[in-house]
Amino acid sequence: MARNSEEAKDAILKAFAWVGMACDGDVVYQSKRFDLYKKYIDQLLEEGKAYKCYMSKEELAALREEQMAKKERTRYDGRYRNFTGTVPQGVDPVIRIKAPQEGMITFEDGVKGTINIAATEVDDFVIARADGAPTYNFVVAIDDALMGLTDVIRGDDHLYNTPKQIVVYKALGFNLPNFNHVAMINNEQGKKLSKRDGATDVMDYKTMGYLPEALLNFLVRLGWSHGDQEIFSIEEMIALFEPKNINKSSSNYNLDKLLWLNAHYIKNTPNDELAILLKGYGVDIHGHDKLELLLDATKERGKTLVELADQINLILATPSAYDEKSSKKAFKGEAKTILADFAVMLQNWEGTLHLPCDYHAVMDKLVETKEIGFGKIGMPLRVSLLGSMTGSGLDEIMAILGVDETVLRIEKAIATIA
RNA sequence: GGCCCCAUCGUCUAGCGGUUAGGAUCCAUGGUUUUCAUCCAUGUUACAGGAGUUCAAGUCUCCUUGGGGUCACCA
Repeated sequence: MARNSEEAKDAILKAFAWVGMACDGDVVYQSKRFDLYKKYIDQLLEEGKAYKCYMSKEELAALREEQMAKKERTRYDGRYRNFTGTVPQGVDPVIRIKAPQEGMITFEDGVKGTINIAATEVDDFVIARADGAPTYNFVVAIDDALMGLTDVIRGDDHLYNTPKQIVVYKALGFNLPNFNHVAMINNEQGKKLSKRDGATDVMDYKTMGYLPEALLNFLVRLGWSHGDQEIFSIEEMIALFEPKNINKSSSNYNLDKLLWLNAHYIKNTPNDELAILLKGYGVDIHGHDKLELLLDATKERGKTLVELADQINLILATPSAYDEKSSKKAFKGEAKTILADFAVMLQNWEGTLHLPCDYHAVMDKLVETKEIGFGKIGMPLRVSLLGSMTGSGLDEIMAILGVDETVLRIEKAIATIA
């Protein structure tokens, strides 16, 4: 943990900042509070609530094996709990806490309801290692209590740590916080999420082109709902979210829905904000005079910022090649002459062409005078401008490019037609 | 294996004893569009199984089955 701890801290804080979570107070390092934990350990020792255990690791392993052979639950047998004999030489003792030996450890979980765990399920667990370093369940309880934590919300996998931590809270006389254990999120196959499932770091979602609002909205609806509402602003989440109506069962990660939400949030993000975000994806259109037009023409088409960036680049860059299938279909028959005529018309009308509708009027005129279908000009023009048969509206693209670039692309395309 | 938790469309979910079991996503079809996408409309698909309790059970109880979690001198 000492290794790269600064780096790790920064990464966590950065992720918090990205999703818009604020944190107060300074970062507290457990490794720098050993004296404090030591004080509590000594206190428990003195009060007889904890004791030294001289069992060696080998002995412990042997005990465990024996229990496993008998198909019993593996647990420490408490042999040093009330030890009065002479202590073994050459063994640095660990400190174990005295957990209740009978009855139930009961707590009210905010999402799961009442949880009853037999005291026999919790053994006298180690609170300080042989080298004196305190253990997780011990320090967590102390930190939480000292920081005045009122609500613990954590993953399901910590449910079994709770009775242990309660033992610590009680031994030290601290007030119990509210515990809430949220079920796990599984991958799309319903299995435990692992590194192979893609993102392991919150910031991976940023690099994949997701908006933090979309991620948050996606996550909040996993295991939680508010009637039929699907879209939640951060303010709404804060106002409406209650741990008690989180589902008890685990849910599956669903990429389609995340993508759908992300597309929704992209469509609803103002263009100037999108332009700033896009800088992180290799597209700098900040000073572009057709910025609004460019984003209006593309934002409906990109499910992620990465896709949106691709869409923009597709329009901005002169196609270096034409999709084979598309060109075969589009560049046939009279396509060549139609394109040439269209280019001439554009040049003739150049001074009057500004808005998408102006360009549309030229297309209308061409279709009318040549008595052809819209597709006759639409298809070849599209392939000329974008290199493929799909993409944004032609009139918008031309308005963004301007007459010169449009004509250039048309001429380039004509040159490839046999 | 012991202990704990869970179980409604493929997926996310609504439902809190009486509903034609609702919404979203996905998929399919149709419409809009010069293309794709968007958008709109329509459609397919679910109460894991079995016993009870009750006039009435997706909803309550029990069992079975199936999932998940956890059993460290890790965090």
